[in-house]
Formats: sequence, C-alpha cells, structure tokens
Amino acid sequence: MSKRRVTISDVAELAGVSYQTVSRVINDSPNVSSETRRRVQEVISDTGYRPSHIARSLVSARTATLGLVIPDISNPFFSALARGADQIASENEYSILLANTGEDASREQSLLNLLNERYVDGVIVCGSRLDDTSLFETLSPFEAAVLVNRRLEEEFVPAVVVDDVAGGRLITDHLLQMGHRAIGFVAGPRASYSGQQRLLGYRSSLAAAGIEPMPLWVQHCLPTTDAGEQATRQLLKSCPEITALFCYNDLVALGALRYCASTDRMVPSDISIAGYDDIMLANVVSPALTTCHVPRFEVGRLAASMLLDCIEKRVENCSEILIQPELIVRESTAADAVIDYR
Amino acid sequence: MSKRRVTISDVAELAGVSYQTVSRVINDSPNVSSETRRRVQEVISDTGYRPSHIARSLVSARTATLGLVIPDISNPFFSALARGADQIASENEYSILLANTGEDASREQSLLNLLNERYVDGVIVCGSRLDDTSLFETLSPFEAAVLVNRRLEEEFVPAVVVDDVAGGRLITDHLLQMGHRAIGFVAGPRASYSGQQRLLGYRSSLAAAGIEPMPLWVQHCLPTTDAGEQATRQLLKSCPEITALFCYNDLVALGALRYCASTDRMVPSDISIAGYDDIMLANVVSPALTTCHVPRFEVGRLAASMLLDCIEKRVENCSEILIQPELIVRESTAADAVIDYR
DNA sequence: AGTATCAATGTGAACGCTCACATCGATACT
DNA sequence: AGTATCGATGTGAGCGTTCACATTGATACT
Repeated sequence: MSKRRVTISDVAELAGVSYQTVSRVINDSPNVSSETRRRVQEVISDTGYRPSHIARSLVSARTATLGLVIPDISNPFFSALARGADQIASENEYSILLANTGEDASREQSLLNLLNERYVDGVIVCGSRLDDTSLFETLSPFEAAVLVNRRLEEEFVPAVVVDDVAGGRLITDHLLQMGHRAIGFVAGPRASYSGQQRLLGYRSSLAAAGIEPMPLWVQHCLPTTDAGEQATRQLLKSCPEITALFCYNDLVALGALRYCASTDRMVPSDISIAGYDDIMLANVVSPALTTCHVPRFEVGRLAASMLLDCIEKRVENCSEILIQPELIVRESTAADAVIDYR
Repeated sequence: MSKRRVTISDVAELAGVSYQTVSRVINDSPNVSSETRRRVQEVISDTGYRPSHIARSLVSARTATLGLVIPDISNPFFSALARGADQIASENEYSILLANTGEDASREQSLLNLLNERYVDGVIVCGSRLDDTSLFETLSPFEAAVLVNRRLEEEFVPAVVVDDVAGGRLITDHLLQMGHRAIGFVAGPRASYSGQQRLLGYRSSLAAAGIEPMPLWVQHCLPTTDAGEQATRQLLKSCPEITALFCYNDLVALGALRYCASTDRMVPSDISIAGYDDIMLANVVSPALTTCHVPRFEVGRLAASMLLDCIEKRVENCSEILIQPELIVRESTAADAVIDYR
C-alpha cells in the first residue's frame, strides 16, 4: 500500500530545522519556541509522519511491550485474564505480545526465548508447565517477570497465585458435607501447578475426614471438555464406587457432565460434579455447576500492575499476591439426592 | 534480573572473529568454515547470546509481527479467532500484538496508529467500528491489512467475511417457518457491519414473507449478556406482540434468556430465542440455543494466512473470502409450543 | 561595557544489527 | 608461471531514533 516511510530527517528538512528539534517536538520537551513547534507539527501532520517505535526501542532499550504467555487464549479463563492484563497495560501505554503454548512445555520455553529476543520489558507467565529449574533459567534473562498460578520454591519470582489448596479443600469439604465418601478428582494436566495444589487440598480434606483416597480416584487429562469427557469415562469405569467428581476446571466438568448424560447417569442424583474457575458457562449449563469462583479478570489486572511496578521500579516489594477463591454451590452437587451416610 | 545484554560484538571478540562472521553463523548463511561456525556457536551458547529482534527489524524493515485488532478478547468469538490467527502466525514465525478496542471507534483508530508506529508487518482488523473513510485512511499506511467481518465499499481491502446476510435470513426464515410473525431483532452495536448485514437478512426474509417489520422491533445494544438483557427488556416492553427474538450473538441471546427467565416467560413456549456464532455456551445453556454456526477458529486461520500471503507477496489475488454460516436448530426455538398461523 | 545565564538550536556518536562491497589466500585452469 | 575463480573473512555504511554535549544569540545582572 504505502511507498516509503517518512523519517524524522524528512520532517526536519521540510520544516527547516534539525532532526533533533523535531525529536524535541515529538517528545514534547520544553525549550522549543512555539513558532518552531507549530511549524514542525504542521509538517508532521501533513506528511503523516509517525516516529518509529523500533528505532526508539533500539536506543532506549525499552519496547513498551509485555509478553503474555498462556496455555490457550481460547480458554475463557485465560482470555479473561488476558483482557485484564491488556487493560492495565494499555492504560500505561504498553502493548501485549501474545504467546500460546498449547500446554506444551518445550514450546513454552521457545516462546519465552522468542519474547526475550524481542526485548519485551517483562513477561507474565500463566500456568507454566516447565519444571522449576528450566522455568527459572528461562526467566532469568528478563528484566521483569510475574508468574500466575505458579510458584518457584527455590528462587523467588513475583507471582499472583490463587490459593488452590484452599480451593481444593472448599470443593472437597463441600462434597464431603453432602455425604460423599468416594470422591474422584479429574485432575487436569500433570504439570499444572494449580492442579497439584488442588490435589493437595483434595487430599488434605479427605484425610481430615478420615478417608484414605485411592490413587485410582485421580485421573489426569488436558484441561478441555473433550479430554474431561474421556477422563471421566476412564475414571468411572475403573472406580464404580465414586459418587462425586471434583473437576480441574469448568471445561473439564462440562466434559464430565456430557459423559454422564451419555451414560444416563443423573447429576446430581446419581453423581455429583463440581468444577473450578466459575466461567460464565458454569452458571448456564444444566445442571448449573458447583464451582470455585476465581476473579480471573482481576488476576490479569493484578499480574500486569505488578509487572509494571517491577519494570518501572515503582516499588521494591514485588512480592506475591494470594487470591482466595470462593465456593459457589449450584445444582450439580445439590443435596436432595444424596444419602447422608453419617 | 540481568546485567548487560551480550551483543554480537561481544561474541565476535570472544570467538576471535568479526561481527559479520557471527552474523553469518546466526543466519546460517553458507561460506563459513565449519571450524569457525563451531567456535562461534560455542561462544553463543556459553554467553547465552540472543540476537536483538529490534536491531534486526530496524535494518530489515520487517518485524515479524502482526497486529490483531478486536473489540474484546474475552468474548469467546474473538478469543477463538485469536487462537486461530496465532496458530498460523507462529507456524510462520510471526508473533501477534494484541489490541482490544473495547467497542470504541476512536480507541480503535489510535490502536491502529500505535500498531503502525510499531511497524507491524500487517494487521487483522476484526469487526471494525470505524466508518469507511476513517477505516481506509487509518489502514492505508500499513504494508498489508485484512479485515474480518467488514467490507469496504469504495476501496478494496482483502477480507474474510461471514455471509451475515445469509445468516440473518437463515435465522429469520427458520423463525418464520416456526410460525412467528412478530420477530424482534436485538441488533448489537449500531456500528457493527455484521449487525447491519444480519439486519439486512432479517428484513429481506420478513419482506419475502410479506411482513412489514416495525422499526421498533429492532433494538441495538452492546454485544454482551448484560446489555442483551437490558435490550430485551426494552424491546418486550415496547412491543408486547413479539413472539420471537433474533439476537445479534449468543451472548446477547443469553441475556435475552435471562430476562425471560426473570419475568417468567417460558422459552420457547412463550417466546422463541435465537442467537448467532454458536459459541460453546449456546449448546449448554438451557434451553439450548438455536443459532448460526460460524467457524471462528477457521476464520482466524484464514485471515492470518491471507495476511501472510499479502505480506510475503506469495500471491497477487488477495481477495475476499466469504464464509457461509450454518443454521443450528436447538430447543430455544422448538416447534411444539408455537401455533402455526399459516 | 563585560560577563553570567538561559532558552533555542545544532552536532556527533551510539543503539545492535545487516547489507554491499573489499580483501585475502588457496586451488585450478591455460 | 600467470591469472581466473571461489570460499572465507573483514570493513564501512546505514537503518531511525535519542543522548550528551556544543554552539548561538539574547536578556539580565554587576
């Protein structure tokens, strides 16, 4: 479409000043006579000149860009998070470079390296599937980084973390309270830190109730509806004693719901199902899903502001924010149908 | 975290060669002795050197970056589209810079200008809310651009467009066939091209059925569930004769469903409701939504490949792709409850 | 009147690369 | 033996900015 780009020198020449003066006008520094400023601005708007972000980045060593690394933008959890992050970013005149890992650890690593080559000023890494060592190493060349739903044990990296141990307990306690004893866990990706935390919460609640959880009750899968459906099938085939299912997230829970529908199990009367995240779908599906509400938009906002704080050194204490999820009881675990064994 | 970045000259010095040779190794050009190559590569991995994308862009005038301009990434329609675009982009070693307009035309314009300053190699603009002239002008400085669900009448810009006139007819014809005569349209944003097209389809179907649509039957709103709920309230208050509702998209339809539930109207027996897009939610809500299926993931993929074709001049005929949506009939417009007037 | 001060402007270098071209030694050809 | 050819490497310039500093002319102070 376009021919050649207008550069700062072109503008300078047309306005009859040095390029430095033009630069001053652009960055509206003081010490430019109003007459000159007017003239330069006129030339700028006449020519449609736009300063090159690239050249500017090269000298300033700042790109005003944040990397956002997530498993999958089409997952409602992450798209809401992305929206929150983008909001804070653009309020601060930063842009966001998107990186979908597709749940693949090596891809995550190479995307991070790419973001590094692109000199992003910082990265937000959500639900990293890398092991601690690789993650820390891959992160170390960055100016700044914030993790979401992931913690590094050895080294410290600022993070926004949902308290998934608490969340796992919330759900499991609720199911126990409803009278269930054999509770399965459709656990999501094995490498998911959140998943591991929820598993901890699940186990701790069961232990507190004096129940020894069978290893077979835990079934890992990708965090999608289809995978959830498959995993539920396997789980219920191998453990027919199960009367309640705690699902990694709402998408997986939807898969569980589907499987139950396809096998004429009634939810919640034959089996109770709980999800996690409280995406819009959870409140709309039938039966409505009991779930753990996670303020994902807010998580995105927090992660981005934290990152900006680190980058602009506004604050020293880039620490860790722990977010408490909230139990939302809906139809999929309703009381009426359950026999109270206690 | 990091200290100083390693540059190409650092590597050159350590390897005892000129920076040009290092450059050759990086871009694996031929004519480098294997011994030198080995030595340089060793220094590279020792120092953790990464070439600066920025510097490279400055000289090559290519950023390997695409801009993606969308109203709202948290809308499932656009997040799926983004995923599709990202997939194609990263297969071709491009990255995606995200730009959420929040349905605001002036913001859209400034985001496009920003992307221009950032020298993206091309932009995908989805559901632009700018008027034809502004849009064309704002787009003209770009190397390449692809529109999604938007067409420019005067000038030609490559585009991927869902045939929303056909879609609008599909839905409206279906509702007519179900016996409805007073069909409201919850029309989405006034500036939405898709909305206008669906409106055309709606009108044309009504006209073909010999029905003069009341202007009051059309109610605009933002494409969200909350806005859809409000708009439905207004619409049904002012036009109590309405027995069926065609909604701009599934989110709006969900709002309509909510409003009906809150006023004890039964769907579909009291009123039928149809959505658009066929997001996952549509098939899961109760009653399940009749809707128009749009392959949004595929739309994203197509838009990105088209854009890459333009950028890399692989093909001259960057034209327009028209995608046919598909009617999906579900419970929300079920037949049983409707009196057949014909 | 002489100089200190300051606003307005200009100049050279640098940011980290790639491009076009130059150089060099070695092999191969007549 | 003299030169054409070619692979391997080096050199200078430039991409479009900003930074640090230099220069200029005018105003204000003693």
